[in-house]
Amino acid sequence: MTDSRFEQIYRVVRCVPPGKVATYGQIAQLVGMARGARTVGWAMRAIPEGSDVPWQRVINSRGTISFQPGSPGEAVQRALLEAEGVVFDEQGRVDLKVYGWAGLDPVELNELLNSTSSS
DNA sequence: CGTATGACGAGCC
DNA sequence: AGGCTCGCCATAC
Repeated sequence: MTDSRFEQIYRVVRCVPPGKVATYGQIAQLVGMARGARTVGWAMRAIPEGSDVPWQRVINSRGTISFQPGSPGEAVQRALLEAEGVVFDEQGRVDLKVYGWAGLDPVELNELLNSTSSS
């Protein structure tokens, strides 16, 4: 039993490997909230600076950064992803077919969500 | 306990 | 094809 959905979300996001990106909806589905994409976004926003959660690797289903245009967060997220090898096109979009995270195996996912006290 | 908000998503106009 | 609205889930006030 976990404390909150946030913890579950953070755990899954931590499993996203560098150079790969996941969508809010995908994370939501992995934690058991198929329609909780917004909740995932809420969780990302609640992440404190210095957290080990790679929030940068979470983007929307369009393959674009959800931050408001001109917002510092947008540039930061993009820079972090590009530093990992993720390429943005002229429209500022990421090719999810190439950089999209495949997700976790059912077994690994189960283990992940079962870890009540994972550091 | 009820209302409002939000780094989303899919559908409709 | 592009833009707008409604729906969903959880947190905050």
